Amino acid sequence: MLQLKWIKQNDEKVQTAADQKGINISIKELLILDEEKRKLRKKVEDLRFKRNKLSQEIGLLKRSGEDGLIEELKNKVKDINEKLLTIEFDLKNVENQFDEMMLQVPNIISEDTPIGSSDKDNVEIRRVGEPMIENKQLKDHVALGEMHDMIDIARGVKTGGSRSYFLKGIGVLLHRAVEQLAFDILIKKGLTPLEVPVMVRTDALTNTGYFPLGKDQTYKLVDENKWLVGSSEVPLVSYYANEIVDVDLPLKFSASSKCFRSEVGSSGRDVHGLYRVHQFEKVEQVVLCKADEEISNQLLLEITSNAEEILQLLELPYRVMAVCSGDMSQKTYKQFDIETWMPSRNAYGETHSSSNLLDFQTLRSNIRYRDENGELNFCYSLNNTAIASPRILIPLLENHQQEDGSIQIPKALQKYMNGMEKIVPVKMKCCK
RNA sequence: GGAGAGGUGGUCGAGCGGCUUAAGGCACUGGUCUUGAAAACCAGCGAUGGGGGGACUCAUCCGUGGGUUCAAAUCCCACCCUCUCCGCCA
Repeated sequence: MLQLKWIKQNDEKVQTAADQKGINISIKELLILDEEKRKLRKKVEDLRFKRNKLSQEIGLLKRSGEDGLIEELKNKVKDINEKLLTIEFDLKNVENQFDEMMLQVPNIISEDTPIGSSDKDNVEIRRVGEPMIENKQLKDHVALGEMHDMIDIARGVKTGGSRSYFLKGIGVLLHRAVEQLAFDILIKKGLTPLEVPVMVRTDALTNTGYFPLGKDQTYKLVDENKWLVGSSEVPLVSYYANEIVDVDLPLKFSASSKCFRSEVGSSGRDVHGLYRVHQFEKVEQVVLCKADEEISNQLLLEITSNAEEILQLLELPYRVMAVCSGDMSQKTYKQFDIETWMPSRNAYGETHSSSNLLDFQTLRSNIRYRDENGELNFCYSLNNTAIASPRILIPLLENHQQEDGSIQIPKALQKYMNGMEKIVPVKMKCCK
């Protein structure tokens, strides 16, 4: 959410951002509603002023014992209240419409963001590592997972429905190893680790910008009237909701949590393997800082490079993309995605997403700080993936596979795998 | 799940139908005193929105939403949350 004052002064800029993000909203209409709201409110306030005055008079008369005039005054107030009733009703209506619309106003877009309509228009900024050349001998992660008895999608679907999976044996170790590696790196970088609630109230989702537009992506716990988060970004940002914080130094947090996404609207897409699943584990970084664009952009680079460092430790080829307007969400000001090479797709696939949201989330979440002059300001917030598994297992298994079917474990990961250097195929045990 | 207590500004906390325009303390800011600091004393100090060039001024805000009343932080109803005890439980 942007501040109304700011929207008024920059209505064209905001409208442009909406158009470029593909969000259907008319800022003009919003401002008309605001005008209407203010007019009605003025009327209500004037009437309330009169009522307050009369009521005070009644109080005074009562105390002095002069009861004579009281009935007359009471009737006057009753008249006012009757008028108020209809105007207040209209006001409420306009306010509701206005509030609903305000929740859909997008964040503006940074000047260096490429303009485009979909992920095809994202712009590559840099590549690190050499992609594996396509080779018929190569197996994809599903085949490798079966071969090593570490991924079982069929039984996952049998148990949990589409887009479900079991990890098994070494697969589980690997999954936990990449998480722990990422987590340790972030802690070393000074991020404070948190264990977070993944069942949250509606407010947390609205205030972090996931609702109302992303509602259909979110699982609801009907009886509890709570929701399952799709990212620990939600609880991490909400941690300081309605608080005044000290951001002389940026507040940096990380969490490792389960994430749940309904993936409504992507049926039929990425159905093969572990790419797009309903439940996964993600290590996330969230940063709160002063309302200073330079500082926040610096931090965006910092958290992005944290993610890159992890990919480098995993010895995976990747590229960094400047995400274009049409591929951005409502809340985003500036975004980098990291795509990791996935041999089975013969393409880079998105594994990380790094965003600067300015004060979009903190306005909704009401997270403020006092500046040098003692004035209250809204913080800026940023977030980025450190690692998300099992999606990262796709490039990890596929890029590190050897000709004999074994999988080389990157050095940095070995200590998290009890010193294991290589995964060798399990011998088929006679069990059927 | 059962019983009870409670939710008031940055924080603690009083108020429990009308001189509340939310007391008072703490914290914070400025000043006096002091070589400097502390202490003491004096002064200032909530948020949001509207009007005015401005000193100002008006409305709203006491967990949230309804209701009663001429008038609600205060009374009533529903919901949310916190704490204590009991029950259940990894």
